[in-house]
Amino acid sequence: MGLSAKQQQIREREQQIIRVARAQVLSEGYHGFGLEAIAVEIGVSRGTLYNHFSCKEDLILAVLMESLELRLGWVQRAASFRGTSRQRMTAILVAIELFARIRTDHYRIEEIVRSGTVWEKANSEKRIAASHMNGQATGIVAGVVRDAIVQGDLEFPADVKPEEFVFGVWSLIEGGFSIHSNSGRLWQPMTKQSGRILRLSAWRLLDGFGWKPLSTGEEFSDQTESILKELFSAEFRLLKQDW
Amino acid sequence: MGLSAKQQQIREREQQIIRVARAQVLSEGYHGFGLEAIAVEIGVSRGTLYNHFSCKEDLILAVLMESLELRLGWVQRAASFRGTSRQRMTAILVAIELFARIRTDHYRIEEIVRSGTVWEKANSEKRIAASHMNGQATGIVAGVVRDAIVQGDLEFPADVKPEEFVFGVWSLIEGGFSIHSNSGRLWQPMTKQSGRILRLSAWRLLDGFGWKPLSTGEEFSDQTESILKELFSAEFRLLKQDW
Amino acid sequence: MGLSAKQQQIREREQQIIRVARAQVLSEGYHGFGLEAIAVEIGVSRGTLYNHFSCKEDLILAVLMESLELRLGWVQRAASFRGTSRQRMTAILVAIELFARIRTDHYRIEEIVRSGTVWEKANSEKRIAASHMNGQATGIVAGVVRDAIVQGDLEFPADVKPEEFVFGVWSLIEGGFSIHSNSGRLWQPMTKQSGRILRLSAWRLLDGFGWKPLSTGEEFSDQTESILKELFSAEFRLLKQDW
Amino acid sequence: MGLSAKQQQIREREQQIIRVARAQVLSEGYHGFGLEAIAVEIGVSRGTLYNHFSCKEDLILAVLMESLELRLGWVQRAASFRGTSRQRMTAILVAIELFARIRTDHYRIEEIVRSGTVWEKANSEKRIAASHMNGQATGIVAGVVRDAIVQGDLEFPADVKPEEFVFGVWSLIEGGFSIHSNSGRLWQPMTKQSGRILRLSAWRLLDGFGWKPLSTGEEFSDQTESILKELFSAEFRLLKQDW
DNA sequence: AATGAATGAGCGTTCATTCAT
DNA sequence: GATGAATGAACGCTCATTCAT
Repeated sequence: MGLSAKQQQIREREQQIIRVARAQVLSEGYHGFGLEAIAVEIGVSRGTLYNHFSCKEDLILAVLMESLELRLGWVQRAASFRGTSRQRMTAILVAIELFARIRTDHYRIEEIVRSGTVWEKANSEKRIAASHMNGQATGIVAGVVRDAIVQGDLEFPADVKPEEFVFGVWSLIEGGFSIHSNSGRLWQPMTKQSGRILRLSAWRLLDGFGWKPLSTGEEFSDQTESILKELFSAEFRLLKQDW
Repeated sequence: MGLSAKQQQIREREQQIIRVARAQVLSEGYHGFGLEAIAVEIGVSRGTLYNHFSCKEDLILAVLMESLELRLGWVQRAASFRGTSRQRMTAILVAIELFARIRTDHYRIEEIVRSGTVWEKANSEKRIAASHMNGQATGIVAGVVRDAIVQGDLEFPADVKPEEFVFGVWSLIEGGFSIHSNSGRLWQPMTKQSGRILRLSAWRLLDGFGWKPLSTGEEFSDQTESILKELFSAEFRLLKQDW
Repeated sequence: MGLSAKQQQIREREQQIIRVARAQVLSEGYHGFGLEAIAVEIGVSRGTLYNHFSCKEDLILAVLMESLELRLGWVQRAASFRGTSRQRMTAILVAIELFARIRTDHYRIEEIVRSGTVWEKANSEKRIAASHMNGQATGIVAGVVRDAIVQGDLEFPADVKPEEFVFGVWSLIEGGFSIHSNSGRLWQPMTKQSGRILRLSAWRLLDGFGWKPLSTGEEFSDQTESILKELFSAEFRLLKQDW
Repeated sequence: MGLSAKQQQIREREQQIIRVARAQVLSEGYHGFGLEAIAVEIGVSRGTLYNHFSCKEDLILAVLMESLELRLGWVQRAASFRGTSRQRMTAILVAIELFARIRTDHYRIEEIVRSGTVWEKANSEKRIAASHMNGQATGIVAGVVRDAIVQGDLEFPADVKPEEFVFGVWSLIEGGFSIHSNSGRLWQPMTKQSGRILRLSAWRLLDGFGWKPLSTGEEFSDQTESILKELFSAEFRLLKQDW
């Protein structure tokens, strides 16, 4: 269809806008997120942006949405890892950490979404979509936890729901990265290898909940690396720093 | 002294400005942090603010500083808890979580500091002071970890430093709260009782590292509560939600 | 061309801004040069000004530039006067004086440029252009002096360069006007006919340097008038006061 | 009288204020003329300044007044030089130029007085006093011209008044210095030795009007120097650049 | 007489948004 | 659909002036 070709074109332009917008946020932070800068970078006028997004906030949410989609894909891939329940959980931890480290921009966007009037101003359907997308990711992880329980690898206190457990693990990884990314400012560089200690902590957290097979030493290092290479070799190459 | 009375007054006004500034950030987010809004709220002119702070960024850092000071005090109090090393660590976890939950504004301020040109523009001496204040808090926690090792309650992998361990635990608590405080926005309320699962996760993380005495069940709940009542009863009352 | 029409419109607006800006300076002095006042006078918003000039200083320099361009044109016209070298020099004196008297605003602008941080803040290419434009005018005058020497109408002390001689004459005319334009303020009106005495002084200065043909009496009055009518009749009519 | 001692003290403070104010203008230009900077430099509060001057403009005018007084003194001294009428006139030229070169601040002040609303806002009696002080100086010079005519050294066209002649000469010197002081900005440095060419031009202007004894060559250089040493040796030493 | 915190109008500048073309 | 000039409210900041102490 001729129309379809045109729609395709529009779609491409939208994604170009999103891509450039994300790059701006990443390099300039909140204050770099100006429509003029984005328009210039793309080579269109500011007015054109409004043919694609009804306001600035809608654009921000579109950027966020893309991140969430991407992350969901990674989590899905990780959850499908063929192995023990503990290995699948490990794969998810690897996915989240890798995402956090490669997609620094994602945090910037989240900050913006949180810090301003974004959520209020943006199109409500986009808001719901974003919430849903995020919920899917956590749901998948909770599914792995349930599998572990079913398979007898994990025994939970009666009053702890899988979603809650996910919340704890996820907090550890994301919180760690969040602190790390602040290092240059408020925090003295806590550790040069914050990734390693974060992975170790997550691994020991699984132990703490009795997720079998319990760790016997430093094997987490080998396991995460092998999962990384199997599932995310391409993405891993994008990572400039050490793992 | 007459002089002292006047200085007292000035001091009070400064703290009033800081207080109102924080309140604005809390209620309005990044965009609430405008000098006009703060001035109007206090009932003074914008010019007056400049008699107390040389620029906007200096004010932001003053707000942050107050938070950091307060948190440091809580951490110090917790580290002085009389009990086993594990109890002292637990006390610290309680302190951090309580602070995070009472001082939501603190996160907002940190976001602002991170997201803009604050760090560059602000008075360098204030920047250093803030860094130092933050470093003190983490240092105290690392001290408790070292005590545990010395006392034989904790045995570490050779290549993990106490500061790194602290980094992991701190990440869990702060990350958890950070996600929680976003609930209304991006995340569906993960759990009504995010605090409880966070405390449980932290507790199990200690187990995972073999910090003795290992937990045998749900006793963490009793322990944190008793510490809370002993050390932070007054502060606890400020907490509107359930513990 | 449609494009040209639009560009024409933009160009016109720019010149409108410059025109109004100059008028404000003329009527209100330094403090008339505020963007708000200019915008209101034109009937646009302050923001609009920034679509045409990147900062206040750029606008100031644009105003100055227009003056310098105009003056250069007059000097060029005068230097092309067909007559003896002394007549050509006289024509230049007439041009400078006429410019000074018609373009009072020019002095105000120069004051502003000198008194503030204009030169530092403005676009460097505009600064260079202004310098160059000014240099061209003095260069033309020096050329006339050289012609006079070549033609044997003028004999110089060995150590005086034409440019230096120009400096002296120019000083007399501009300094005279500068004092005159201050009359209403600090100086009592020195003379109702400051122009005439200035012209006479300049004329006698030429005599003092032996520029032939030497004056024999009051013929300078006739000569300047005839030059005025031949070269600057249109501009002369703009002059409200007597010559 | 005890009162007198106190008044003396007040007077001294006023002069201190004036002195500092002038220094600020000299070093910082128009924008350096802020009450805060002046107050800090003196070591008093801004409020105190208002016990001595009713508004900023009054202070500016007081600064100007001091300059005018000083210059008048120099002109008087020069007019009393014992020698021919031409030598006395030369002495005055030397005085004006020296003043212009040493008292750069004077021009800055005049600019400020001219450029703003100073004249309107300032106390009217101060305005009149300043005008009067300025008139006295020109009157003295006109007196020397009259002496020259009486003594037969100078013959004037019937329709030129001594005051007008003074206006021409004065214009040359002050205009020259004015252009010179702009060198670094709009004008290319016209000449390294603008003083010398200015003096030569003034000297030749006297020749042009037939003021005897006419110059025969470069003797103006010797004459101005000897006058300078005789009348203004102390002041000359303040001059950093070459004469 | 001296203080200096408070004032408040004013400044130059930015930027998301609109709309005539 | 794309443009980009115009908008106008908001921003951070300055500073001459006032006035309670």
